Amino acid sequence: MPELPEVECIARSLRPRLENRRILGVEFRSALAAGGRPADLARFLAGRRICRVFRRGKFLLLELEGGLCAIHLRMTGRLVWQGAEGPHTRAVLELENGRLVLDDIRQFARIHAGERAPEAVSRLGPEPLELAAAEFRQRLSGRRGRIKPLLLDQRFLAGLGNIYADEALHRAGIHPLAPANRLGGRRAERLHRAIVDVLEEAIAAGGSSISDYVDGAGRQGSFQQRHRVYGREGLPCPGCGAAVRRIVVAQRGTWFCPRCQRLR
DNA sequence: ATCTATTCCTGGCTGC
DNA sequence: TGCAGCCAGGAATAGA
Repeated sequence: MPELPEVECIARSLRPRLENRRILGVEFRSALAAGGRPADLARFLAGRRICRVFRRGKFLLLELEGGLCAIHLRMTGRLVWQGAEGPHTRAVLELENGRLVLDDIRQFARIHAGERAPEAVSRLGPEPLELAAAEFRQRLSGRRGRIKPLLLDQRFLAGLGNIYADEALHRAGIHPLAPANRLGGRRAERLHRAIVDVLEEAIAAGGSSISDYVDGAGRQGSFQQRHRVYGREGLPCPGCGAAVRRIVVAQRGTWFCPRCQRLR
């Protein structure tokens, strides 16, 4: 599941291959991969130069001459430079220097393109790695809901998904069901620190490869080996040794340590 | 504002 | 071995 660190790694690996290159054409192998009519998207993208490759939340963004291409990989999407085409190939971007292949088993990934950013991108909350602790704390104070669903809300904070939300809460010693506005200054700051740390460590490790993730060069990440709670039901918490528990929060599997993350 | 349920999808797993 | 049924979940959406 590409979350912020994985998309960041994809952006970094694709940047030298894509920037200042022209898109010759785009082929959609599945109409579902296009956020709009495939023919319209292909017509819009063909012939445009990619000026800049960057990330916003979990979106990979290609700034074009006179437009923007926004790609969201959702659960099982992969974007690989010169990738081999296979039964799950959903789109191929042909560039002057090679091809970018979108593979996606479950077909949730979408490619958008237009003169301006799609609504979902403009609605995104702040970037966690650029947000000051005081600002984060301020944003938390206005929210009455539980902390985990809030961390997953892309309008509140852009880029966290199920893995890094659980890992950050564990590092901060905060129960996933804790009310956001009752964390208090100290714990809010600890959570901010935990989010920044886990994201930076994950980026440095090349992301988490659980089932499908690889970067733009086809390389797997290794951060899954350093997960402390995510997907580890029954295994010992690295902090205290208590068995990690799994509950369901907002329809998502949620892992936490019942001893380190008390609900008060 | 906040919650829940539903939809989209398919490989992989469970249980009979 | 075969197969039905369920599960995983990011985000949009509807409805409470």
